[in-house]
Amino acid sequence: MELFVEHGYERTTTADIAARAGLSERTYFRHFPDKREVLFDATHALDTLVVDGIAAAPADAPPLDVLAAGLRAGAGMLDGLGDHARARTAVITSQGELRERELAKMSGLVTASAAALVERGVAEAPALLAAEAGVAAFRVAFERWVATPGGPPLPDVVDTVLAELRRVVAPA
Amino acid sequence: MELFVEHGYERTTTADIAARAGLSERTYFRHFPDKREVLFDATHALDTLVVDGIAAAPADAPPLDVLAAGLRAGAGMLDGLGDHARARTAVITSQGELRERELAKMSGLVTASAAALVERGVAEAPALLAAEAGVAAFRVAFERWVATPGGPPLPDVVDTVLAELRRVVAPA
DNA sequence: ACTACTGATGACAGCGACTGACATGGAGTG
DNA sequence: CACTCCATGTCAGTCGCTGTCATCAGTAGT
Repeated sequence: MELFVEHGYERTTTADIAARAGLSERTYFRHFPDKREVLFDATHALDTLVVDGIAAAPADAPPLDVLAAGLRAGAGMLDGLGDHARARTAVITSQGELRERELAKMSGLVTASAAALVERGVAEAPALLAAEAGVAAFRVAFERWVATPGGPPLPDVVDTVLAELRRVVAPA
Repeated sequence: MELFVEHGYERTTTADIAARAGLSERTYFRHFPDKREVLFDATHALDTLVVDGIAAAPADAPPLDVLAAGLRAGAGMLDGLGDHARARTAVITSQGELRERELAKMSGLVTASAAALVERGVAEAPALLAAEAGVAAFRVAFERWVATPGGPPLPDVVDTVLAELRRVVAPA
């Protein structure tokens, strides 16, 4: 992050990153599969928080409510990390390959969430659709939260956006 | 596509692709920004079909219905191209970077659709949410359609999935 | 017809991301 | 004290991608 913020992502080589960590470039690639992945270390933690939150939700709740509980749990992880999140987001949005990787991570969250819903007995089709819609809402909420420092905490924004989503997608 | 199907994406070099086209590798990179992009030539056409479909929808329809019309229009483009779509999808799903690029293209469709909705007077927030949800449904529909040769045409699958989405996201 | 000018291409050199192979060294184990 | 791991370093090589310069149409202008 220091290097990326100071010199920009593209102008930072993997050799630079490794040197800053006091390691060789080869060793960097033993810890991360590629240059992008250093910025996406925490996403696995988010996934497990959401999945656990889904598993812990009340048994009789409808799928999207269950997912909402999971997403709130995941959102809680970012409490107080607003500044870091903003810096990281600035780096990511500055570079196409990084934006793609971020989308891929969100797609992984969709898959994990859908699987967690299926685990609870939700049928595959609605599980996938709920996961897609819910994670999309999470992404939108995250963008808003990052764009408004000093605003409401992320879990609240997630709730707000989910409510908006329900209104927009309401059956005719 | 011939090279990718025959030897696999990773084992095909950009020099191979250029040679098959009777050009130099350098010239390949004058036509496409990177190796992945050869497989995503048609996505721009899909975008414009959807955007035009949105613009042409009845004036008083709610946002998600408008988007549905656009997505149906876009889906029509793939009529009769099931075999090609399957081959292409097989290549894309076989490779991480290609899946990422596909997600990026879908994200571009979200942005374009949301902008087209805003153009019609929809407020930004609901436009973005409708676009996210609608395109997610389109993606799910596309997956289903590709997985079931001989099944219903894509526009119908899109309608089906959108209806399912409405049910799943229905306000409590 | 002669002369620009333009636009697509080729040729070449070079950088940086990534990988395979082998060597080294230090921590633990018998 | 050997022996075995496991993390790391080193080195060479491939491939995606870019900058630069030359070539060579075709086209326009005079």
